[in-house]
Amino acid sequence: MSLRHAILALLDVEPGSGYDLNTRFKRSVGFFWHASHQQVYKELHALLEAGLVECEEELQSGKPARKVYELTAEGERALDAWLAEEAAYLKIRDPLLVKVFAGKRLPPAALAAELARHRAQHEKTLATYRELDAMIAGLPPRRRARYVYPQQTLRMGIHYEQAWLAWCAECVRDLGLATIVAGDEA
Amino acid sequence: MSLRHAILALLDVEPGSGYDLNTRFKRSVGFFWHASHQQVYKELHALLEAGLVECEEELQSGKPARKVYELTAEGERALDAWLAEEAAYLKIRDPLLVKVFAGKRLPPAALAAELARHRAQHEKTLATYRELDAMIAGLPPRRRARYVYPQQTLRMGIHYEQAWLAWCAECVRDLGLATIVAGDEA
DNA sequence: AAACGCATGTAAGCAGTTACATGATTAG
DNA sequence: CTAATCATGTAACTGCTTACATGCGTTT
Repeated sequence: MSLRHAILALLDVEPGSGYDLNTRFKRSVGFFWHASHQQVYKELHALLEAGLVECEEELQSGKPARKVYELTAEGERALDAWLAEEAAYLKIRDPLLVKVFAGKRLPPAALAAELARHRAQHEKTLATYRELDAMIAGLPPRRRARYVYPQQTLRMGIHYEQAWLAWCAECVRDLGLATIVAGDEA
Repeated sequence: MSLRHAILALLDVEPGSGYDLNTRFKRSVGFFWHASHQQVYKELHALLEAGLVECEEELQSGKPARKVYELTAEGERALDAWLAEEAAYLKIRDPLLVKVFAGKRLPPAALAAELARHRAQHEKTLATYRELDAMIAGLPPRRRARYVYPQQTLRMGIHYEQAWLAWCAECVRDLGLATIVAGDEA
């Protein structure tokens, strides 16, 4: 049930509409906690009904009204209460590992191709994380100070992607997939 | 929907009862895909109804009958079909990161304590992974060969835990929490 | 003319969690 | 006497996904 709290945390930084939250999600909390737009809207409704956020409609010409949400005092209390709890300790939970676990049933070329695909994705993600990290590092001190905590989550993202990349390389080596070209699959 | 496939993969290695699968889960796939016993039993029923597994009851005196499940030919086909699909690319999704993201609302000592707790858990998990890895490495070649694929998943576990530990240290340093003792929280 | 960005949702369904439930045997 | 191990489940609920739905304005 962290989506609720992720939203509270985002609204604590700055009020915004469902649409705003969705875009901001994509470039911050979304790196380590995915949310679909439907889920965000649904959660906002629930939060509104629970009195943790309040909503003001901004009418616009030609577009649907923007519903701007903001934390209430009760919302801040709820966020702090959640923050005071011990966060659960989680494990990886990635379907690729289930596949590798059963890897002996798979043609080596298929496994090699799959690992290459994932490696490419992790490399891409790593690159965007590093860009963002550099961007924050380049900010003037005052503004940079606002991002010290979010930046740490970005750093975990970097460690995480590096771990996957290191593993991919090791895996290709240890399973003897290095000489197999992805296109050999057929 | 990987639990279903994780179970198929485990049954492919060796048939077993729901109870067996639960224990084997804990010391293999469970490292990167958690399952509650209820969920395993439920999934086995679904698998049975779908004809992907078959079940033989072993009556025992004084204990409930062991229901031993085994893959059917159709089950093997389903497993192979799933293995042939591209595995989804997932991100971290860890509540601790949501907490750190909103870290400025938290007393530093509380954050320090939380990070220390997680560090300890990751260290413990890392130690068990390394033990298992060493155990596999110590096996005679014939038996070791059976574990080449599962061992790779264990290796990812090791990389993953190391990433968290490296991050924890960095985080404590960058947020200036090094001098704060966990007990200061009160 | 098509695609993309803005802006909001509903409905159905599934995977997974939490709580509840039973009961014998064995080890400390 | 208590706890753990063996062995199986049901029921209620929640969080999340997937598919469906609408409609204007701007860029290509």
